[in-house]
Amino acid sequence: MANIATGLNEQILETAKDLFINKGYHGLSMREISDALNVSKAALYYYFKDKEELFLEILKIYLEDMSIALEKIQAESTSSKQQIQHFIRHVLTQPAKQRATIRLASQEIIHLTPKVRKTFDTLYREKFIGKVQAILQKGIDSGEFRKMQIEVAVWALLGIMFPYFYPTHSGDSPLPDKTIQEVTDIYLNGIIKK
Amino acid sequence: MANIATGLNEQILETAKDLFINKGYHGLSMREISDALNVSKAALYYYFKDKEELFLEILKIYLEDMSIALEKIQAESTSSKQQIQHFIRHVLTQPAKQRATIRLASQEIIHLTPKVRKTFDTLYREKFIGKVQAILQKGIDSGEFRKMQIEVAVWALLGIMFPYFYPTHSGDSPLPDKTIQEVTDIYLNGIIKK
DNA sequence: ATACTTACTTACCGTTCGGTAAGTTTTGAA
DNA sequence: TTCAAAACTTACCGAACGGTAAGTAAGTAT
Repeated sequence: MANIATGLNEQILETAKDLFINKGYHGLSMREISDALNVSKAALYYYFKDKEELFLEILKIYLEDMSIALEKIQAESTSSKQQIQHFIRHVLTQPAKQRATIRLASQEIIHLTPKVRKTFDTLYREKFIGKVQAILQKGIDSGEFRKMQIEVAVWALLGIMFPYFYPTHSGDSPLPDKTIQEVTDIYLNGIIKK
Repeated sequence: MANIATGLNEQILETAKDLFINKGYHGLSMREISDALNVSKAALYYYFKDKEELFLEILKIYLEDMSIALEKIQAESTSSKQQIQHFIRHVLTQPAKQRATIRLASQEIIHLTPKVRKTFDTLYREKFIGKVQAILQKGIDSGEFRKMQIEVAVWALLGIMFPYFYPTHSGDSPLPDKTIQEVTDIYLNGIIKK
């Protein structure tokens, strides 16, 4: 249960996130959200301009968290290899709901209007992809990693974790440590210089 | 343009696939499909029981194609490494629309009723995932690949290709050969025994 | 006590949804 | 030439959609 003392706007964000993850953008109605919270539908429109803004806000919060985590990883770890290890571990040890948010963003963003999509794309690159790319680029420049097309390396890293953003591979339970280790091994062996 | 002589039911499947890819399951209405084909909405229901059945049929056709391709790869290539190479090349050289169908299946199947979802899951495993797993298992057993959790290896392979199932990474143009090569290198270096 | 703001609810809007019943045209076999 | 089956169209259904205008109860500042 969420903290009962939080404001309604935060409850909306949290509940809507759960429901969007399970039903998708078009599959979830504003009515369903308000019903789940036992408030009127119009109450949602008091806090959020429309459905799109509510959805975008959920993604923004996620990206902000990720951005902070990535900065911490960059600051704390010394080698690029270590930074990648910590990044994979950070993402895959998140609760299933958090992991699912990345998937939600990736797959539902195309259903929004171009303007909102553009807003998201900018943030996505700034707060997430750009930082991952920076870590990898440094590793390539320093000779820790093979010379590669940086974009391929970035997307391979994101992609290799992607299956674990689906509930199929985890339910609600955390991923086994062995699985996280194996994913890390495959990726690092794939990019490290021999 | 598709062959103008094909029957309406095949035109429906082809057009609906395009539209489902761009708008998602709930984001696409039956009306939009019939409008795109210049037929009445009821015509769709002459060929398909309901929206779900139409959607499922699209996925079934894709899985059948993939199944045949996988069998051919298994039959023609000798080493497991070669089979993986051919598999990655086969998938990533498909037209963008075909690649997008895997993504469509993965992300929209959860929006269908449990019964239809179960039907799909069974086929997905039988025609696709199971065969990929068999290739990898053989490579592990023969000592070509490292000892790994087979499930992790399977999903890493699918995952590493997943970014290229989004239009962002390709538009409608084919993927550069260099990219395909790089993806293959990363994955194979990740799993091959040293 | 009064005036104003915040935080909602009730009741409704026009539109679109998936789906169907009934009618109409086209086709092809006898 | 007949006639039934196949291949549709027209017209509609109830339900659900995103969104809003108007009202209201509870605080808060003066």
